[in-house]
Amino acid sequence: MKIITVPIPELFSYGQNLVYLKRSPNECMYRIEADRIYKAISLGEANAVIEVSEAEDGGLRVEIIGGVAEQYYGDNILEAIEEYVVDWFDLKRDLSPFYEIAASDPLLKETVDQFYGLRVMGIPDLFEALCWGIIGQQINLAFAYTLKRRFVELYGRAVEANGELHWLFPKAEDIALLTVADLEPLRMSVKKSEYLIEAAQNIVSGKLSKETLLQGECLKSAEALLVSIRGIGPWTAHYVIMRCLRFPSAFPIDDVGLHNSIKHITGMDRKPTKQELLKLSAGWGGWESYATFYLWRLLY
DNA sequence: GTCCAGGGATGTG
DNA sequence: CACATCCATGGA
Repeated sequence: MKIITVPIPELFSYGQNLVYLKRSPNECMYRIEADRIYKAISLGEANAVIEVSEAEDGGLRVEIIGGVAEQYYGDNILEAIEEYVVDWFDLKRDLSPFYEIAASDPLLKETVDQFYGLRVMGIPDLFEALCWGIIGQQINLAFAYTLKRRFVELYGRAVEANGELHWLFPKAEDIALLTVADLEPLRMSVKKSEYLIEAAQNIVSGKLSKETLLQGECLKSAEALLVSIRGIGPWTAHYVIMRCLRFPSAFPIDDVGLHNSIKHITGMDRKPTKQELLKLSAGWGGWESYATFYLWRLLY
């Protein structure tokens, strides 16, 4: 048994992030029981199954409960796990500028109070983030979770710990070799199957990587590279930049969920137009992804 | 049967 | 660049 404690920043609420993580009972990339999160993570060659909970001092208690034999717990593994958790919960972000903006924003003012301490939870694995974006296009969330589960259970790998199975997301290397016929049992559109396979091929070929996308820390160039790939439009590009690359200025402005949130919070009888969205978000400068993430929370 | 869901591609002005 | 049109599939 090995335990590490990850310190948390100001303006962080474990409970709020937990509520977000619990949003679908059909989630297959982690399991939550008694406010503890169980997840298998891939660390290069090694895997680990971790249990995350709130430590008594408010930090995050991370226990390795499987996936890697104890004699292999080197400092590098422990560091990699801590890094993963820091990235996953976006713990390096100083939220105070966002809350300052939100305090005088009509859409965000009460929203940030309601979800105080919520972070944009990440999807650190680029291929997983891309697939989740592609799978989620133009279908309802419940069906998206079902498709993801089928995909993971068919082509991912399970790691056992304490008698439970924990799934690792399929690897791009494996998916790149498939044909659309191999994805037919998932019952998603043929186009989506093509997009998933092509995304995998672009990662395997090296055209697409987290390193390349982060180069220069330029949202515009990352967006341009993502959009150049078939099946990735502006929405998916910004979604990936938000959840995986973690630019706080990513802004999936075409998102139907965001439109519904704004319709709900303003009491409009219709969804906002693009012009209205631009006007309403004009003051979010640099924090669009946090604004979007908080507004999404109004939907469930 | 109808409508829509956390869009994308392609074509046109 | 802004817009129109077609596309694809399951669930409520």
